[in-house]
Amino acid sequence: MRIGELAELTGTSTRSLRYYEEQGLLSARRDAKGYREYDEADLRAVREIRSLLAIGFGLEDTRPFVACLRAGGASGDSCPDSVAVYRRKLAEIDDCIDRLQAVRTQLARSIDRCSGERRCCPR
Amino acid sequence: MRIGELAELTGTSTRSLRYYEEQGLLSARRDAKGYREYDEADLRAVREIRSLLAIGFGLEDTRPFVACLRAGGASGDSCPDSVAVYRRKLAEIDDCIDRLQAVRTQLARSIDRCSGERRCCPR
DNA sequence: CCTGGCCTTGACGTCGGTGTGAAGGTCTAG
DNA sequence: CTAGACCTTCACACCGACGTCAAGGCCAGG
Repeated sequence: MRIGELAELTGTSTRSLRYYEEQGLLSARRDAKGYREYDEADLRAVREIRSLLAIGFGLEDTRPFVACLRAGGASGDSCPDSVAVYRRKLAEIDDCIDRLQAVRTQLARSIDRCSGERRCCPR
Repeated sequence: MRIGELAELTGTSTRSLRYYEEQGLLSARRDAKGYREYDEADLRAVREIRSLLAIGFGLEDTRPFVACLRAGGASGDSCPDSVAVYRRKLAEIDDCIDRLQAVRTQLARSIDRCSGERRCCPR
């Protein structure tokens, strides 16, 4: 299939697909006219990339998943490198949640304090 | 005081202070040499800005807090507009935490599944 | 022949909060 | 006189994942 079709099938844009290729995540064959030609493996790769991006992964993080698929993995996360990224991301997310929780607590306290005190909104 | 001193007192850079001014958060008087001249009120304002930025607020979000201080508020959050931002931010943070929790759960499941199955890392 | 729909490459714009550097003015100490 | 420590404005660089436009090739249908 060509780039427009792949974009539509994966709910993305041709710009993004070219960008993924530029970043070395995709490698398309070319037909006689110089058009990019994709197959089912590429379709799976792009779907993998999109689902990872959707949950907050960076493009770099998707690399091992795509490599895993290309190496014949049943799914993108069927390889140790992918699982390593999972673990790293999990740790990052935990950190992020912790920080947000701390801020949340502080914020909630500030709001409570403000609505509890008359002095909070002078004039 | 001048910009270098204010920057040092607030743990920021002269560049940032000029940027805050450019964004209309600060307004400095000028001395005969054209140098910016700051007072205690400015110091408080910058401290307010920095502490809000530090917990993930955008510069725009700090605007009501600075205005509140300038209007004579005991603290930057002593005004209804500031509290409104608090509430909005709290909601945003809650959304963010929820999304992260969902991703975290999904991720943890993926890791469990992968380490549980032998088939997970073929070859 | 012309229109329109697909494709190509190349390159600039976006967002926010800075870092960094150029090119210059002003003052002080040695 | 000079070095250096302040200050000024202007303006480009950064990050990431694209959007968007320009300028052009290729092909089918009317």
